[in-house]
Amino acid sequence: MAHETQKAIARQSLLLKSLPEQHVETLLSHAIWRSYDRGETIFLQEEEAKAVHVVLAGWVKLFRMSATGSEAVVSVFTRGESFGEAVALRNVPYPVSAEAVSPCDVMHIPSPVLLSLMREDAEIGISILAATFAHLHSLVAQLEQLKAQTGSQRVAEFLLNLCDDESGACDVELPYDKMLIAGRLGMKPESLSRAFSRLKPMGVKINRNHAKISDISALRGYAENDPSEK
Amino acid sequence: MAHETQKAIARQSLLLKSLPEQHVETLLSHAIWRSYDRGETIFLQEEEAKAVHVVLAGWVKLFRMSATGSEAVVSVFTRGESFGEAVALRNVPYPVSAEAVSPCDVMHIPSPVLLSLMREDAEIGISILAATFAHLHSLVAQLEQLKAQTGSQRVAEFLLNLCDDESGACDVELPYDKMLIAGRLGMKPESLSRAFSRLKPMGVKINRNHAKISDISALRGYAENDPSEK
DNA sequence: GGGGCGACATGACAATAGTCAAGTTGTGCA
DNA sequence: TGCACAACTTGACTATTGTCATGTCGCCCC
Repeated sequence: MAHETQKAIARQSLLLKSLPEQHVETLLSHAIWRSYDRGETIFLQEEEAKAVHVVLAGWVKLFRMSATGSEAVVSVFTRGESFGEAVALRNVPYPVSAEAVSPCDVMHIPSPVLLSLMREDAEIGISILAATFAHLHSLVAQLEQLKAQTGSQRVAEFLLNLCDDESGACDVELPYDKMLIAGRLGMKPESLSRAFSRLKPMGVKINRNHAKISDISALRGYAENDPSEK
Repeated sequence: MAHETQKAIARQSLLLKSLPEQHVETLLSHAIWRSYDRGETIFLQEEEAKAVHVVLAGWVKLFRMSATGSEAVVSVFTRGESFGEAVALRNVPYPVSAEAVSPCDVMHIPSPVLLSLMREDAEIGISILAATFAHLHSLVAQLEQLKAQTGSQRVAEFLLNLCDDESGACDVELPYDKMLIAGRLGMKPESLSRAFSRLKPMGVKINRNHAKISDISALRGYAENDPSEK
């Protein structure tokens, strides 16, 4: 990918987009640009954080390994999204590992650069808090889903989030493979398969990585209904 | 509670403890001090955040209500813990509601005070990020538990977190009632009851709000084992 | 002291998700 | 072209959890 294109994507990221031009230039000029292959590790849990990461292309997953090797996917990021803000600024170990799940380009902003800029201008702190709050919010939403919805309902919501429209019909591409979707939604691949089958009567057709939704409103109704009143 | 005692507790909070004395004084002098009864609402989801909250005594739960009225407990805070940092500084709506689950004292720091101080001294931003990161971390840990452990294992870990020792035996008090513990662990009260019974053979005795653990290491082993290899 | 109420425990049953095994399909590489 | 492998699907079975109903216990209040 052309470097100029990369910079343009970085400028649109939640982390940078509200910063004054001058600071953005400083950050971009000190950033490290790297490509990763599918399956490559970006950083490991317990490693000390030395940078903030901005995804420019491809998909990155954050996950935690339990003592016994089972993995829990915490989040999945793509173009324009950043992660590691709160950790990098405090020189503490990452609570999660990061891995490229597709070939991808990532920009790394070394934390000392960010820190020194932050002492100059408090706006930077606000921007970082904005990005961190977005993560906090998405974790809270995920927690709510896990605690209050069945597997099929979580799948339904996942599909709804891929749709742009509020109602009517819709065709979407599944953004990454089903094993990862299952992990992200806290279920096994087999359960995801079955959840898809259960959504068929609700007007959802899955073919490869392509999904056809015939009635968005109906699907939303299914996702939001209390499981007890079905 | 005496006001001086309250201030002493506030000073020890994660949010304030690493700030220079002068800033702490400013914040304390602008803070609002309030008491809440059990069941009283501190703020509601979707309400606009106008302050950061520090618990001085008692217990506060943060939770989300789904469209249908089922509630998902996101976290439970007590003395010295703070919440709402990232939200207050951005004037966005709270993603959760907060309610006192026991009589409690809470200090509110109006966000404008925090914001103006932050523009003076970037250290404040770092302190806020520290507190925010702690929340982020605890949410990630909770997500991992929900995705990778059975109910009984989560209960075991909950008990272990109440113990001070690393091994041997231990007696602990359950910090709040079982309905809330169940909510916090993402299960129904009935399931919590059964989880406790299942822990009996592992040397856990529950009597009212009192728990006796005969072998911490054994319990830890149970909590950390892959469910598949039982 | 005697309701009455809410928290908690327990049993029976249903729903949901995980496990194991077998089969299908698609992709990439020899 | 064809083999090998990984992703995915499906079925049968089991484990776990939720639901509903019932019963006990402790506590608050008159």
